[in-house]
Amino acid sequence: METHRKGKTAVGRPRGFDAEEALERAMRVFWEQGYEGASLTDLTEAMGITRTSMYAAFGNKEELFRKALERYTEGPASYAARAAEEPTARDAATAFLTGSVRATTRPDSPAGCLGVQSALAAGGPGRNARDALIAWRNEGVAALRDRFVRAVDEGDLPPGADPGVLARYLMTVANGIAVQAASGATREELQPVADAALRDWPPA
Amino acid sequence: METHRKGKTAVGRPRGFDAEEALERAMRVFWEQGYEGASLTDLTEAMGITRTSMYAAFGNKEELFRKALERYTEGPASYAARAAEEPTARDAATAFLTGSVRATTRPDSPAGCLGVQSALAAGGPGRNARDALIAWRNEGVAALRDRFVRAVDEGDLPPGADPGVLARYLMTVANGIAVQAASGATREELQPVADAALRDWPPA
DNA sequence: CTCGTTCTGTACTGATCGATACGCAAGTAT
DNA sequence: ATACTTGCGTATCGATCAGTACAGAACGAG
Repeated sequence: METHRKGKTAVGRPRGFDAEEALERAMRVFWEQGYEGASLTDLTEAMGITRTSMYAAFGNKEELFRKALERYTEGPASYAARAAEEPTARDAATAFLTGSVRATTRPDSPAGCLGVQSALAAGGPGRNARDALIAWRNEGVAALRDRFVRAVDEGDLPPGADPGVLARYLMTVANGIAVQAASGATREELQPVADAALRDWPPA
Repeated sequence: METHRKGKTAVGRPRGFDAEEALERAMRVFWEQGYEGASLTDLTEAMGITRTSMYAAFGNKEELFRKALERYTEGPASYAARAAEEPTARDAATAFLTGSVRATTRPDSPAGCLGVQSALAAGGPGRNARDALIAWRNEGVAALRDRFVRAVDEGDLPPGADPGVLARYLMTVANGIAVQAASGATREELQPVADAALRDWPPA
């Protein structure tokens, strides 16, 4: 018994929709309305498919959310991974905050950050989604810390610098930017905030 | 016909519970589970009263939430108003961030900030709660800005300082601290973040 | 063609949502 | 004691929730 699709060998009725496109639509609904605020009706209407097709393709609401979060990480939030590849710690920090300002204030996307606002607090059924986002944010802090540990090694952060505090600090500011963007703050209002946050960055 | 209570002149059956105590319990449920995640059953069980009593005393879920937010402002979030009364802008900024670290990491209270996490994103029925919190956060920014306008006047901020950017910056960091606290960050991890955010504060 | 497999649409499940109708309990006022 | 007013408890409302059973539709294999 084979449950997974194996490349081009398609047997049975072919899918009548683009799964990537549908996931993109679902991601935006979660982004705008949050995990608990997004009903299956909201989701499937935006995805352009029926409940049955959604369950067949994605499992259930929770798995759909996890896949939407993955897509978010590789799409709108990909600036974070790119920032870590900058040559110096300062460049990485700058790219990270500037990227967060831009990603949370794109005119064609919901305001704010899916990883922050889609499940910050939740009741019983939403706990798993909330915990997934907590892990997601903490992974982000860990990635920044690793980058800054390397920076101390490479000498573009002073030996006394604390990579853990710097990483937590940057993620805190980025999270705050996401909240402010969800509150209606514009790109023009938030970029100076990001600049202010970086003004005291440790010199190499 | 008199619909409001008039002090001690109580006619009819007296209320069998303490409304302030019940509101305190409701506030904590909203704080932990968010507006949409807190069901009437969750709320009334925590409040120790029946649905009927809740509707009679507070109106409906949305009004209960608004009153819980007021109580939160005057209780756990009262550090914000106190910070504005500090003698200098620097003291105010320090008190504001330190207060936010302490309020979001109290061991006997839910982690994070009700004003951030109880309705950052929401679907249809929760929109009003979300909008109320957006206004609440923006009022906080405005209050900080007013304080820093005064500080420029009084000379404990340099003439070139931008009170609007400083206010937005502080609220952004505080919001980020709230998100980090909701992610499990401890007081010991967040206080250094607040310190880092204040390191570059404009000199008098 | 027929068969097996997979996807789609309708219609529905039990559970839970916020909110209420109604009758009784518990007070004050006369 | 009686009338009036208000809070409380039960039992329930229609709407919506996430999730599914089932039958037909659309494909490849034989």
